Amino acid sequence: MGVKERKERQKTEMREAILSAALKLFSDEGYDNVTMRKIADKIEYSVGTIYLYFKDKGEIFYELHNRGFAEFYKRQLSVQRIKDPIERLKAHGEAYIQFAMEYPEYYDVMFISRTPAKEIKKSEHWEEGERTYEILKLNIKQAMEAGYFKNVDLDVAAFSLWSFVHGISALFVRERLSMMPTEFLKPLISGALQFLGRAY
Amino acid sequence: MGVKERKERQKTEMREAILSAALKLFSDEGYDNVTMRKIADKIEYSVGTIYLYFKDKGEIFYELHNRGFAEFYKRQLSVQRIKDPIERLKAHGEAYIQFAMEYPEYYDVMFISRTPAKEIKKSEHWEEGERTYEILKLNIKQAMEAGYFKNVDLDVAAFSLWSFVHGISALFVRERLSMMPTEFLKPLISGALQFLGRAY
DNA sequence: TTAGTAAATAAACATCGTTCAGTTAATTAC
DNA sequence: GTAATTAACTGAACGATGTTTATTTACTAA
Repeated sequence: MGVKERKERQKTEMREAILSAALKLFSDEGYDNVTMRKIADKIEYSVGTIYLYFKDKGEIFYELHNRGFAEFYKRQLSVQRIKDPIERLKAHGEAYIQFAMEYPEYYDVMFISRTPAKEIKKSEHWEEGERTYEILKLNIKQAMEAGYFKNVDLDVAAFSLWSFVHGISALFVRERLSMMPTEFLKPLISGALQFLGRAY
Repeated sequence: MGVKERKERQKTEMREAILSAALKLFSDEGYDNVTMRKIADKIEYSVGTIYLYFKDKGEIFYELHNRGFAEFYKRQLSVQRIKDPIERLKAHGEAYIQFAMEYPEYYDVMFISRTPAKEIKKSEHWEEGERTYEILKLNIKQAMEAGYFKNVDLDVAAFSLWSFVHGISALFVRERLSMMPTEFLKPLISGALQFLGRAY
């Protein structure tokens, strides 16, 4: 009966196991320090098996890249229900940084890592990145209509806000904030977001 | 006579040739895609020769890392002669981003790349990074005394400004701004710096 | 039970960073 | 000027990497 269905299920389960192991390893040791054999060890299969589910190491990266963007986009959308445009913008920034801190491995893959091969560069899934940028611009525009961002170009404002939250996220993800005591980091970040708000 | 001197000279010349070839390759293809054999080919020596001048691949990286910070620090210092604290801060930010755009390979190695081995983490030469951070804080403090940054914590302000310029630099260096037409990038960046100035 | 198919393996390949025994060139000692 | 010593360099070799493959194992269907 459901033989085909079970096989299908097992196939996706195996893919999930590989992706999950790879994501954890990528996060702990970095893309280049993760070997296919390490992933194989972690899922307790031989190396060759992975190649039955993924073309190569880059495809594993690519899939994680896509999932990162999907989750990212979902979170960005979730703040859109906030009415006040300024509050919404703040929540937008917080959601951005929170995503980076919660899933540093995804954030890395999405916005920092050098893309292995050219496949990602102009890929379909960067569109999800552009879409979130459009949301940001929309939110800024509405803030403008509410009287904020006077005498500021929309593109400049969007670029500035993005750079700001990316800067924080990138420093955190690539561990350039080790001189900051962990307990001060959170207030520092929320302080920074508040500081940026003065420019609105 | 000057045999020792000549040998000394030749030794440093060889080191320079290796470093120069490595920097160009790192910049073009990324640290992990550069092989010792590629570097050897470029300087027209055998692989083994490189190991007479550098302990390993990481040491080449490390040396470039140090040089990046040295040049970086020099540039940061050079804006200190500007009297007006706000003008100085702006120049500071501009110098920061200009360094990143002029030497993306150095900036990468200094603030973005995952550090190979632990040697860099708490190394002596990160001090140069901390020193530039101290300069930034000093400049902000003087701007505060001149009446700016009212009701803002010094650490928050420093962190914010750094995150901001790093965000721009990192997006540029890791090519996440490819959707922005090149001719718009410069005005976008100077616009962003001006925008941030509204928060001072 | 058996033939056929899918899944998994282990061995092999080319290439990587690194090492080292051996070769060549330059310098010093006599 | 020749031999001995030192320095510079080479290229083959090692273990580990990503990937491919022939082969074995496990499951399915007749």
